[in-house]
Amino acid sequence: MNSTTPELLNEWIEVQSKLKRKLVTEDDFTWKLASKMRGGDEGESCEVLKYVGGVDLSFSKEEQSVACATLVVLDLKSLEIVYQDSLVVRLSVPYVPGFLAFREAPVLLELLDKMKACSHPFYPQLLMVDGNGILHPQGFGLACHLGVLANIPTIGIGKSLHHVDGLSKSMVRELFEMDGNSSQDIIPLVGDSGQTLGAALLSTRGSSKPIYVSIGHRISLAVAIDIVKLSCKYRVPETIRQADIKSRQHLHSCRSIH
DNA sequence: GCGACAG
DNA sequence: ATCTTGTCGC
Repeated sequence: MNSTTPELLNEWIEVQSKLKRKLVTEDDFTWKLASKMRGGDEGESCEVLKYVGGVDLSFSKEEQSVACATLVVLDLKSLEIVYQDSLVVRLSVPYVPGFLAFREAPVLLELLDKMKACSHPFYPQLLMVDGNGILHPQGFGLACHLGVLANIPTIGIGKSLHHVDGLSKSMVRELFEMDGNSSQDIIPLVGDSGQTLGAALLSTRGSSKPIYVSIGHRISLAVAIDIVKLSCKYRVPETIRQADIKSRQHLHSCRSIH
C-alpha cells in the first residue's frame, strides 16, 4: 500500500537540499504595500501589491487519488477574486509528512505556468500556499518548493502545527497565555536551534486556534505577517480560503456529470 | 521500540 | 485531505 521506498525518500531529500540552495529568505520584489506608503509616494510611479494568489487542493472522497487543484488571484484591497482556474488530476504520489511538495507542487506549477504562458495581467505578485514554508523538517516545505520552482514570492500558511525543531502545540499555547494580560495575537516560533521558523497568529478577534505563518521564498517574515493580516476576513487568509472553496466546488460539479 | 507526523 | 447543519456559547 505504501509505495514509498527509502531510496525514493533519499532522492526527495536530495531534491529538497538542492532546491534549498536557491531559496531567498529576504524581501526580493519591487512592489510595496499600499498601507505602508508615505504621503509623498502617491504621485510617484511605484508598484503597489495588488494581485495576491492562493492555491489549494481538494480531494474526492470516493476516488482518493483524484484531486482538484485551484489557483485564485485576489485584489488585496477588496479581497475579491479577479482570476480563478482549476485542474482535476489523478495523483500517483502519496502524502508523506515532510514531502507534501512532491505530491502537490506539480499540478500547482501547471496552473501558474498556464497563467504565465499567456502573460495574464493578473499573474500574482505574491502567492500564499496552504502548507508550510521554512517551518519544515528540512527547512523547505511546499511554499518554499513552489516559490523556488516558479520564482515567485511565497508565504506558507499552516492550519495545524508541524512539530519541528522542538516546537509543540502546548508550547505555543503557553506562549499565548503568557505575557500577563497583554494578550498578544502573534508569537514568534523559535525552535531549539534558535532559528525563528515562523509565527503563530490568532488572525481573528477572539479566536483561540492560531494559523502558522512561515516564509516561502523571496520575502521576510515581518512583511509576510503584514500581508497575511491584510488578507484575513476569517481565520484562514481569504486567498487560501477561496482556493479551498473553489476547488471543492469544482470537484463537486465534476462529480455531478458522472 | 514508541509516538508524532503540513495536506 | 475527505463529510457536514445546525447549534451551543461568549
